[in-house]
Amino acid sequence: MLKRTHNCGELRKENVGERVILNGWVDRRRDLGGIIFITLRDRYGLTQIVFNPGTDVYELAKNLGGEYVIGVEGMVRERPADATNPSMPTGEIEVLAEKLEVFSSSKVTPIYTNRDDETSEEMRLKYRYLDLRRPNMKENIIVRHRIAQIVRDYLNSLDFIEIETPILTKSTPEGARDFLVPSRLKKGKFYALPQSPQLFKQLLMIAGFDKYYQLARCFRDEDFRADRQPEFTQIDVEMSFVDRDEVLEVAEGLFVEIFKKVLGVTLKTPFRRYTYNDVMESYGSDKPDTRYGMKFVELNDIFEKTEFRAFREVIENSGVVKGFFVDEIYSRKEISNFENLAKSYGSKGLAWFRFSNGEVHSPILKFLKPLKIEELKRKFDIASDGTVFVVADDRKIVNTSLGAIRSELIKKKGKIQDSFDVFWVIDFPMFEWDEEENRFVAAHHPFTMPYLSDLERYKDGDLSKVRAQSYDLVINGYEILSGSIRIHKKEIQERVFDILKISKEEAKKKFGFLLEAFEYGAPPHGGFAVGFDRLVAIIRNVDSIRDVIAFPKTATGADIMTGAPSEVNKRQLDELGIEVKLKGDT
RNA sequence: GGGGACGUGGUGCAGCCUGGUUAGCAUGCCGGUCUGUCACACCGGUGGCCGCGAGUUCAAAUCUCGUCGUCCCCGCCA
Repeated sequence: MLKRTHNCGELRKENVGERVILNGWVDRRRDLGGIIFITLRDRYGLTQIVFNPGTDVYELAKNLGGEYVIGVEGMVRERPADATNPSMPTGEIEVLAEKLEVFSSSKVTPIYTNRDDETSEEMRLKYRYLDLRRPNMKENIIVRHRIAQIVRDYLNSLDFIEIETPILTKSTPEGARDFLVPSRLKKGKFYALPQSPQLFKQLLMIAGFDKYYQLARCFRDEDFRADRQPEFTQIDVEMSFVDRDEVLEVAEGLFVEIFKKVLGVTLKTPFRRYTYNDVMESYGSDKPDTRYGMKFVELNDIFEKTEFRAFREVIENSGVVKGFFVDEIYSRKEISNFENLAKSYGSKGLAWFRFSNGEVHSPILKFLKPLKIEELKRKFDIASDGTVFVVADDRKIVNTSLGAIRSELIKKKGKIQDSFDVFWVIDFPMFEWDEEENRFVAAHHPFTMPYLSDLERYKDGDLSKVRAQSYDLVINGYEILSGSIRIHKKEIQERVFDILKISKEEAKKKFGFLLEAFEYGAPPHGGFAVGFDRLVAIIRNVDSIRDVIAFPKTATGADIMTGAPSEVNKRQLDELGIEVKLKGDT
């Protein structure tokens, strides 16, 4: 076998005159009749091989097809001055083939391996091993690896240790649907795959491993999206004896390191911080992309004494009038769609002002004195043409409906390239009212430490006002990290369960091991988890996390390549004591 | 659970609305010419029961219903 002495990405002018052997795939063949060029590809790059006529290798090279795997021995030589390829790192040299060994031939591939477009995702998934040969996909996977190593290096340098937690574990109530695994030895009982290592990492803190991390695989049996897969990876981190700001500092350092080393981008620290309340009031979302502006402004003072009764009454009933400016003009039809959107969030209507060519148009213009319009322009600092959207209602309805319109407008505007909007959102609400279940549920998770002062203050009042010591990191409108300071005292944990209407018996059954552990010296602790796939997707500027996962699943949870999920034979089912009930059997 | 888009030679798309032609284009693949190409070029050729099933019709890629698959969105995702 012709064993490689170099890879396909490393030969340069300095190597001219050396005898080398390269191994790789035939990326392209250019047969000029009298001379044959081949670009040979491996993980590291491309190198041009030349076959001169009148030689034995030339005759062999005539039969080479795309994706053949070969070994080539030959001399590195400089290309003629007018035949260099500046777009190739190895473009100044080529290898003059003297020996050729075909390790493996290839059928014509069903998808392109050397272009970055023109193939449906279905075909790409079916032939993923070919898809992964494409330059972009290869780079995605390599960058993913590099980020993982940067994470490990950084956390190791801070004395964190990597610990694995079980994949076969216990089903937990609350939160997403679990994937279940039947137990053969205990028929009728099931393991669950972890939605996250949450409880284990807290137990590791109690065990005394005060700084833990893991690139943890997590599983959630919910419906999938472009940025959601049934199995995904989290950078899971937990620390003891820390307050919130120390956790945030560790996380900031991690992101600074990743962005610097992978993209050469310097993120300014400390990252901006907004409270949950701030972002909801300013952008109507808990994960806004602030690069687009369109910040909400309260307009009560403009409308409190207007003729426009709808707005005036809202204000008199302690509601709020708010709006935002966008530097675009929209058609009547578009605006009507935005109004429907606003209404679906509970607002009664959508007012708008169109500023163009120095003129103002608005359905409620007749209720407003010119002075008020001037005031409006001042409020939004309007210097160009554009539109102001205004909603009047309860504060929550106003924020969410304006927020929905804002994100719709952002979709229309399209992606902003090559910049990163990075900030913290802190102090999320601890509890959210669940209409369906008719009880409070944990906004983050039930192990989050609430502000005890809030808990005291609202114990007989509005529990939705209780804030949690939690934090999200938002990058370009995506929630990329989420974490909190945890409860480490049994009494507080029981109190939270109590509020969540989780009974003592249920709590004992489901989380008894954690509550018991709290009785043997639990340190104060907190941590976070980073959506690793999403992070890689943002850094690689791809829309779907499928493109940064080597073997992802489709939106129905299928693996087109292997055919999973698949039926199993009767013996397997019998061993597990399982009977399958198909749709329509009932 | 709900809504939308798509399925046509190996691959990516057009044709479908308004039913009737030899199903078109690009690329790939095969053959030919070509000694400096690099998405080689030029010339010629190969390749398709239009996802599957049923229905309407004299006639279906085209219309209808069902079904399967892929993608996107709402719900869901502590």
